[in-house]
Amino acid sequence: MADSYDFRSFERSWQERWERDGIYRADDASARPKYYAMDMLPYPSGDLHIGHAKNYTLGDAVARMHRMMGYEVLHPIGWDAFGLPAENAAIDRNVDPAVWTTESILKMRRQIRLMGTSYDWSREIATCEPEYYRWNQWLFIRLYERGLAYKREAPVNWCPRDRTVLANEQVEDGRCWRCGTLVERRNLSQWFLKITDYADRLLDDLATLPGWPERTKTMQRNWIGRSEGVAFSFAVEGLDERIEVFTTRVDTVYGVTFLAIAPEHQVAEALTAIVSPERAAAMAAFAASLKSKSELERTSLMEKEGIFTGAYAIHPLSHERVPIWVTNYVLADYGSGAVMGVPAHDERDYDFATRHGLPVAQVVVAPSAAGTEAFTEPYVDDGKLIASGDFSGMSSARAREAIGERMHAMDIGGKSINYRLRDWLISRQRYWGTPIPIVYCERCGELAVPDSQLPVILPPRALAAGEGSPLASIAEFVETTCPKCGGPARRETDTMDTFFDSSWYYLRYLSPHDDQAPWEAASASHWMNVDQYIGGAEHTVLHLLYARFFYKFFVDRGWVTGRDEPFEHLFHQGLVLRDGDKMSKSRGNVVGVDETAERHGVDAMRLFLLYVTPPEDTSNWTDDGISGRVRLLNRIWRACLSGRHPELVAGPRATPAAGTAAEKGLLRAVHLVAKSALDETRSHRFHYNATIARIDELVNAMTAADDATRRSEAMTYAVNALPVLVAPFAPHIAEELWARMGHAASVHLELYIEPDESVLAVDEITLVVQVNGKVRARISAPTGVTEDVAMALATADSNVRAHIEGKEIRKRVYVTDKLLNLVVA
RNA sequence: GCCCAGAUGGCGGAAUUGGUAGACGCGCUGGUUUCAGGUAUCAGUGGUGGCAACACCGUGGGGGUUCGAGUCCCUUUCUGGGCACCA
Repeated sequence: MADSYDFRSFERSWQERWERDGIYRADDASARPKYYAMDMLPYPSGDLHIGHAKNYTLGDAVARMHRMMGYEVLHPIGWDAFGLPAENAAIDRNVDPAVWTTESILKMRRQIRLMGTSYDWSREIATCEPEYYRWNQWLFIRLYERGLAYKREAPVNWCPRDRTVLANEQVEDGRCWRCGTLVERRNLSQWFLKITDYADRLLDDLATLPGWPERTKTMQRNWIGRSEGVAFSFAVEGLDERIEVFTTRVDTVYGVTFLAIAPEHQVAEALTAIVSPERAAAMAAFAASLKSKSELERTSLMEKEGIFTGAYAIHPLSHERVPIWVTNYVLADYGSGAVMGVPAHDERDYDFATRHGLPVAQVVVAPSAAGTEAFTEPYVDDGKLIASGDFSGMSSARAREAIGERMHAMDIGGKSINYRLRDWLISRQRYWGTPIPIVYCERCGELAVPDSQLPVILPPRALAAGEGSPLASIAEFVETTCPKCGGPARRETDTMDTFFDSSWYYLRYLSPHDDQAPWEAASASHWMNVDQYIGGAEHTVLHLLYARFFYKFFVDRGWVTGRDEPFEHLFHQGLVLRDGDKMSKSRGNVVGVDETAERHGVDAMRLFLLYVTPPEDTSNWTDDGISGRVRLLNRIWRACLSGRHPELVAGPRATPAAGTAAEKGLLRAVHLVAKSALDETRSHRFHYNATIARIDELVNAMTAADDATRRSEAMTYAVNALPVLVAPFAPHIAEELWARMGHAASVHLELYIEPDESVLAVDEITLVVQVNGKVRARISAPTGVTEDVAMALATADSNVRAHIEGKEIRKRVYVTDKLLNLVVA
């Protein structure tokens, strides 16, 4: 007598059994082809919500599918454990961030295990452990040795609330990405990584990543923002300095009516010496008024302001005098911090010029223009040059070449490329992160900590609510000896941006306990690159760009062999909403994993998350929705153990021959599930919602079978196939049923069913008969009927006859096994 | 403002290269079973008309290509996401 489906009686015990038997452990020495399936490592916030669950369920299904497809799968997990939330929570509660983090990890680890995920826990890592972050330091020193890590004073983004600097990528809409506070500009001496050295490769190699979503690649391209143009310089009247400008539109150079420079431009200061004291004072006041503004106020929200310096530059081609203005709309840190003002052909210059009464000189007209049209608005397209000296009459494209060459010949400029991408600012004035392994010696200067002295241990519990690096207040940490001369020295007190940690963690999984190197070269060459990476879209220009940069550096050093892209296929899963709203603690509408698992079971939760929506879409959690999946699990249970199959023994793995049409239909339903699952996996679409719908259909067919079919070999086959088909999505019920059928080994070690075309084929099709494109009949016919036979069948149908009666058939369209369309008039 | 993605029943969503629109599920309606059943079971369920057979309409709106359009082209509206003085 079969009992009813009771997930509580077996879900937990199977999880323990899998862990004990180590069936998900990845074997470095396996002869099977490797598959590296990785989920973005979670930040240990302490509570797993259904959004995490969606991500891990998808990643787990992908990993399990590949295991059952015969791959040796590496599916690791770890903790992105450094960072501000832990530090802030720790300050609020007056506990050690390490303690808070450890507790959070404990809670989340339990919940992730509870989901029946097939992670290889023997490779678990946490980035806050010295065994991990010592390699951050080691890698930093390697970058430092190559000049790719450097310290310099620069205007940087400062979050006054988090009291630390931020990378450009961490400023969204002029606000801190974490707390939303308006970001300020400050001049500080900070550590940078020279990601700009890799700008071209980071841009160009996106073309080698067909497995990445197009929008992600587009966003990275925009972020890198490569633009090609000409850089050239203007002489300044009465000053032995030149002002360099960058432009993509050198063809408009004869339209320059002013020069616009950023207030921070070094020439601005030099000019104060040659202009009147009143002008110099005005410039200083203007610069000061901008300095107090946030970056957001300074850019998109403000009108274009500026003041005339009183000085003039000399146009290098026309030799005319051009007034120099200090403006708020020129960015100090893009290009050269100075812009040639061409109001006739640039919207921004036009705005500025009309506001400040500067002249407008038109030098490009539409190719079809007579040249006599009145000027009404800036003409920003390419066209034909006028009033441009020798270059008049040329097309914009030709003029760009010719003028660039002329400038090059005059030795005042030439072709140039600019990037929007800036170097990555990694210093943080916070405690809970990796100490930057640098010491400052009074005699020897700035030095890297020798490898033998790594790790530089983060001292326990140094929390400070004030400004500046918390580590600076710990004398035992700061005071050290110089590794070179042995004299007194001070340690760097900034810590690293946690995105440093996550830029290479996928390599640490390969040899997580290695204390000689961050990873073993042989393991890296075997497992890399990551075949499938799954995680949220919010990291598009942060983590995913930094990781690519690091990996290219590693490949350049020869530390990993092969391709210099770390992630072959990338998948962004969508969010989970609750009844259309974002889940949040303040709303009180968070769906927890614990409650859901307790109430409906883990398998039901997993099936629901995979089934509601294609994985990349936003899914909506409703309490009703999951009941359909609970019902399916009940039906699967009964379809296998209903007592209609008295002998629950391991059945045939080979597809039996089908007798009746019903038996054939059953076998076909089995193979349709397999086909869907494999297609979705191999195409990297992962629309398992469609696969699960096929499982519904299979179970419907099994349940609806008549007595004869029920006793057939086809049914025995279907009963034995069902746990295998379901295993990647609902692993617990699959294992329980499999065991009850008498199989000794885990269902998760089985190979997936390979669909067979002959089983999928149907004998009979529904022939659609259309008259003038409208369906008039659906006729059952054997596969492969000829057009003549189809025609005979169609004309025998009374409804079709009624529509063609007395009319001439002008055209006939026949699609074999699909449709016949009769065009009548 | 610019770039990208999308819009299909009451709801979530299916639909190889253009070829049966609405698979599968939720919800709903009615029946069965049960002392009972928020997890049983059977049937129905895009709209309008009709007892029915059927007919007409129908994939955000408008236009086009085609024997045939959710799918391709043009245009437009709305929604979501990204970028936003980058010279």
